[in-house]
Amino acid sequence: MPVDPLNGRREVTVSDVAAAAKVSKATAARVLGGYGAASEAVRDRVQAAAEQLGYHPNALAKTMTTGRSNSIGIIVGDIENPFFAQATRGAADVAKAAGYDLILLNSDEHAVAEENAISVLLAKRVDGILVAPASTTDPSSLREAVERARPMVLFDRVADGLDVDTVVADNLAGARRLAQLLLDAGHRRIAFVSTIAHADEYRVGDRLGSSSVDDRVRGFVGALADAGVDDPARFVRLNARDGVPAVVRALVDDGITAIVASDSLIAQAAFRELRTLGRRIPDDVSLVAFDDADWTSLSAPGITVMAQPIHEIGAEAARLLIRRIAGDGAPTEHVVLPQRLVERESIAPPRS
Amino acid sequence: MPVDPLNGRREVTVSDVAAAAKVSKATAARVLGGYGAASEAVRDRVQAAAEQLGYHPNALAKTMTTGRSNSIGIIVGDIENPFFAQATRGAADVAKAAGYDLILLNSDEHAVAEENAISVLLAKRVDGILVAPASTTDPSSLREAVERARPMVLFDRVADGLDVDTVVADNLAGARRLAQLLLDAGHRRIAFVSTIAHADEYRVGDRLGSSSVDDRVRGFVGALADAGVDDPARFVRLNARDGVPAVVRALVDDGITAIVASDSLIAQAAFRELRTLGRRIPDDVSLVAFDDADWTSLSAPGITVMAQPIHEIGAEAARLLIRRIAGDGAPTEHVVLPQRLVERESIAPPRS
DNA sequence: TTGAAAGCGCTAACAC
DNA sequence: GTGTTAGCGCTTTCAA
Repeated sequence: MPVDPLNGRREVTVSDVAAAAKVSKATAARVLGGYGAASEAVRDRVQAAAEQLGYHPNALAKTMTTGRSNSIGIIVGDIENPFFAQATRGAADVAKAAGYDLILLNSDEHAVAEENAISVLLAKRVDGILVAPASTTDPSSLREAVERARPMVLFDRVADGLDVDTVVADNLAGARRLAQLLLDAGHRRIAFVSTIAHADEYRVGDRLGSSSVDDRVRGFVGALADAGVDDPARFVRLNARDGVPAVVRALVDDGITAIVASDSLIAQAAFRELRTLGRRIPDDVSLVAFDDADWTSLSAPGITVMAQPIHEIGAEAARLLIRRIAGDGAPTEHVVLPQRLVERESIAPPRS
Repeated sequence: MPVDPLNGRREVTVSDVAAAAKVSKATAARVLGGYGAASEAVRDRVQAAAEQLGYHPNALAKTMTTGRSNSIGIIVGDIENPFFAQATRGAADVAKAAGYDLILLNSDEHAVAEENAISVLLAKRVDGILVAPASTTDPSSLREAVERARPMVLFDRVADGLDVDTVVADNLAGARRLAQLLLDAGHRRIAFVSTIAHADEYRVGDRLGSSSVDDRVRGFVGALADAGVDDPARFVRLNARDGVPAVVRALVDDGITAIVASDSLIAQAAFRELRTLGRRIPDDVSLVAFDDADWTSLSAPGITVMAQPIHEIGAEAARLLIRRIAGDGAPTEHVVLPQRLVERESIAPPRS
């Protein structure tokens, strides 16, 4: 029953057009699909018939025979997070220009959701997958894609033991720079705050679940160590998932004089809590963060941040993916994009 | 040649599993697809074979025969705009729970891009389409979908002459409320600023390209008129696309004492320009806006805003769409969600 | 409960 | 330049 289950009507097919134009199905398909050759006369007849009948190609049928869907999947932590929204836009623009559409899935940074997402995308026969892996250290949820030899490009974070292209920002250098700024201002008791989950207190050598946070922490700790700060690892506060305010409170009680927020959302929570506590930025506490979010230039004071080329991260990832889809067999590429410091007014020398 | 063009390998199909399990293709398909009936023994054999061969369903082939793709298209102005990102997330969650995925397309508020998006989605045989129409007054780009009887639900704005479900916020009431707040504070020279394109100076009775902006303007003008303000339409500033700062400057020169920003991006630009001009909020100029964006509670002063249930707009639109896809033939529904006032510190009595 | 066969709408050989 | 014929991988009658 060749009827459309959605409305009981039947869509016009190549066969219909062929019949109306009195040519074979193959010929009609050739002019409609824009491949092969056809005489001027036939071409006109077919196009007229198509127009008249209201022919609309079925991309799915095409995919069935060509094996190419012209869609790529993108798995982000949460599209509501401005970081992912921007990266997605960057990817979407590149994809669109190359004739691809995006199937968007949120993982909420959970491996199971990520694995489901991969399955769905593979089942829908996307030509490739872009993903910000939920876990750098255990990317088993992504392995299926690799095993089934589907082109995949990771962005924002890398994944251990996965031989695929990656596009990330230079978080190590960025974190170093941010910490150095604080150190230069005279701070010694500087905290690094992240919501990332981690089993224990952070210790040098620990591997974090997100390579970008891992790089930031290492850059931070490295800078402090180089400056002669004793046991910098003790200033790293992870697991702040639901409790950035509480963490900030504890930090303030501990006499910390500066905070490095691992992302803009954490910085926001810290900013609010500091305000609630009546601590002034930067007089009482200095605050710096990653990502040049809107609010960081609208708040008083403006926040000094390490800006990431978010758009470009998404765009570059899409470019690499499309190259792979096209069959580029070059060795795996690991792109690291530079970050950019935006200095504002949230740093001052420590109080005491 | 049944090979995968992407990697030269061939995916395992129902036929392969059937052969290995020594049953017919139909039987294998029944157990693999989870429909029809099969004896325990056969079921086990098929599943074992599938497992062993590494069978993965081809959703496209399924769509070909069933006509259902389990994907829905969503067309937004720009996914980078927090409003659309949030609405998309709301829609994604509802869609996912019902087994649908989202194909995301940006229209940049252009009718041609919107029309292309519709074509692409229709070609990919999505089961339905969610769209924030680029134009309320000329939704011809959406007509194809309606004519082809594809379920479609509009969100954030309605479209003239299109008999489809819509989900919008109560912008008329929201704008009235915002204007009233300013009026109550003593303001009489209040401007409404929007980036929407409009041929001429705004005049009462004009129809704007976006129903939500149109409603906001009407609510604004209505409130001023009710308060006895003479010719309120002259306070409406449209076409601010690239020049919110310039518009704000002119407004200040004109002695305006309060500004209603049509959305959070405009409010942001206005906030910056006012700061640049050295005008203080709310002492020199009062400022209110739509959307409870992050920054409005982080800035100094905090901005009084009319919050929209953005998440819910997307979610509700998805719910309606899914109902239609399921074959609900109920009359077209037009959902209007209430807005919520969030009072902060950006309103004060006018200076003079 | 199981199987045979047809068909979804298209493209891809291959022949003429 | 055009037509014929097979499929792509699945679901769906219809019989047995």
